[in-house]
Amino acid sequence: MECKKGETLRRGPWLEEEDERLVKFVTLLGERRWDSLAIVSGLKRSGKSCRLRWMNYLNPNLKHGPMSQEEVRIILQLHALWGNKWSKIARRLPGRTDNEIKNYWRTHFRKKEEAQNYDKITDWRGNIGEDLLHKYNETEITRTRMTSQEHGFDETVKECNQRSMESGQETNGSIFERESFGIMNSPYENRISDWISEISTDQSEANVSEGNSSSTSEKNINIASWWFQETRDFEEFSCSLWS
DNA sequence: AATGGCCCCAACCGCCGTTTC
DNA sequence: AGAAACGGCGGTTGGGGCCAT
Repeated sequence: MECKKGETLRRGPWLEEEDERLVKFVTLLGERRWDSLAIVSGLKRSGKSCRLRWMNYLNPNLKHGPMSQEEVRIILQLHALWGNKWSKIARRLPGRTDNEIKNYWRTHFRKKEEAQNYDKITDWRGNIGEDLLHKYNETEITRTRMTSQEHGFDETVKECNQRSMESGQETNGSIFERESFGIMNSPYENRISDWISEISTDQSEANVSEGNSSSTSEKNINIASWWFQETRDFEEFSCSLWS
């Protein structure tokens, strides 16, 4: 099964046989020189593809399964700090890959961003953005009621929004408030902005405790935990962020 | 039962910085 | 020093599975 030069490379989903072969050769040769490894192993894959398969799926240090509430919490914090620096965020979450975090974020938060953007491009009287927001709003509430506790953070945020709407606070508190999505900054942006300013001050204090931890990832998770202990409990934080 | 829409995630692409020769 | 190879990263795509109609 040797891969000759110029031979077309396989693409698409990996077969079990390919996985086994890749694991065997990574164990033998280590996680480097992926192009060479791809050739030596006889896998008809690019080095890049091999690396990706190992890093995102086969590596035994990876955690599979749904994100815990704690992990979601950390993702939210770090995304607010760093933006789409997925690999940077992934380094703070042992066992999770940048790809996984990226996918998670897009799946759970993209709709919020889209809802905001749609509204921004229409006149305040326009129906398009409003209808979309309304539709989004309703489906999210339904989803909140139906989904399990698997995605703890999502539930928390949505429940908070739902509660504020049900209590009639939408005119001055809901993230779906009309004024919230105008040309001016969204409440999300403002909140994130404020929060970043706040945490940048707090971070200097956090760095002090960082020095006492053993590994980098451990240190940073400690920082995240520390920060949340210093603020209110998480539910309150979520509500304040989105309202 | 068929179908269309949506969600989720693995895999790919293209770019760029770093390392090696 | 510079070119080529390599590796890392963020964005995007494609397809399978699930669910509502």
